[in-house]
Amino acid sequence: MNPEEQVCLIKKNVVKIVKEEELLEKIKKRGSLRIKLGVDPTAPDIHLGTAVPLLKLRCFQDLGHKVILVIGDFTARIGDPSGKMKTRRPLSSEEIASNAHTYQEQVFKILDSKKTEIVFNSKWLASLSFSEVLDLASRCTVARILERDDFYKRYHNNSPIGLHEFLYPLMQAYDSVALKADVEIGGTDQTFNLLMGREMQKSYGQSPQVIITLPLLEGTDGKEKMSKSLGNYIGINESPEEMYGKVMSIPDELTGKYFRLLTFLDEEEIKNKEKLHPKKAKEDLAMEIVSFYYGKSSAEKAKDKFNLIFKKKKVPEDISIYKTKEDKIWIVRLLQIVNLARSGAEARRLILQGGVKWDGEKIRDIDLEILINNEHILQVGKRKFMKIVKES
RNA sequence: GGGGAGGUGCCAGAGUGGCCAAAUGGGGCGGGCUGUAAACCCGUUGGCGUUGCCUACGGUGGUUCGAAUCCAUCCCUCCCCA
Repeated sequence: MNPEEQVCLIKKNVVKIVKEEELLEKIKKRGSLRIKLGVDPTAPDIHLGTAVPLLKLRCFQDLGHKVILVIGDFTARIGDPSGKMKTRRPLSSEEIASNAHTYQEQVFKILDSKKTEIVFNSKWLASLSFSEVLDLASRCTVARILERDDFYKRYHNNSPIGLHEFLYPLMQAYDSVALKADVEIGGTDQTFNLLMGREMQKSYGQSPQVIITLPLLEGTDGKEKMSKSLGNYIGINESPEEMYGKVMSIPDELTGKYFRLLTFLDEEEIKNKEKLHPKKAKEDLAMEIVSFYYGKSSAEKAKDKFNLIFKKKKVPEDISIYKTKEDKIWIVRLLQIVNLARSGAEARRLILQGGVKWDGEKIRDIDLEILINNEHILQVGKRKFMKIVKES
């Protein structure tokens, strides 16, 4: 594909490219570029939010470029302050190693392993001497660092900022120097760090990387950026059923954005989807996404199951089974035993609020002693089921 | 080094001797409605076989019939001055 066409494809659904001319120039000059993405091994599981830049990388790979995935094992000791209002807890080296491992296992669901190089930034960062760190730090000013929105806010909110946090952008920038990256991509929240990479490369006499920022994907709550810590994420390792259901739970307004950032449909097809009934559009979206990770037949099954539970309000087939020898048990206790309630008080609450069903019948009495004959279905809320079986 | 302000439930944030298991908002959970786990509305949100008891407002000790609230001390954070 010629360079102009490539840029056109790369540009799709990005927020900003600094600078587009440079990108075109680099492709013309070098043909195959080194595309960098830094990942933080703080949360091990890849979710659809992290999939956004990965899909963009995939696009680069399909155009013949080389992807360098930087696992920030060293920077994880600080934790990226981007968008954070507090200092992060530093991870232990065991946690980092195990997270990085999980990450690598999952990343090739999206990336082409043949065109990917995985590197750990401890390789060059860990051995820097204090004087080298000083030299690096001298290339940036405090004012420049404080310009950053999140630092600025924290500073003016009188909330603490660890001095080491100031070093984070410099370290990430140094990664680009060490790797001689041609392009670095990241979410819009990474803009500052990415730009710092450009400046550092210039300062070290390299040709500055092109930076590409991508939109941040809101999580299932529709408000906050998708992240594991907020619990609004859809993990790419989750079961097809979970994934399908979670996609169905995003606010309707997000359907278009999800299509654009997470599927391979072109703009025209997406526009057509947006004309459909919002429920239908979202079903199609869920199908697209689940099919990408698990294949079409699994996606179909997930869809059927979803409809079974929510549309027809039936009990799904494959639910967990709890076996007991008791023939009589207090309902509050039972809910705790099978983990459908965290405490007796919660179990009572659920019952009083009408959230507990035994064989389809709502239970209202918190003192109820339930009789167990052979097989029963215990249900809490709309989607939590447990099969209770009498063991003889 | 000196002076000042703070640390409250999952989070944010009120409360400044008993009426406080602690206002309010967010989140979570449950219900209703529906087209879905959208949106909206309502309820609920420490534990305990529960008209009562236990544990909890940074840690420890104390004052008091009674402390999130007062005192001492320790830890942590922020601001101003140097």
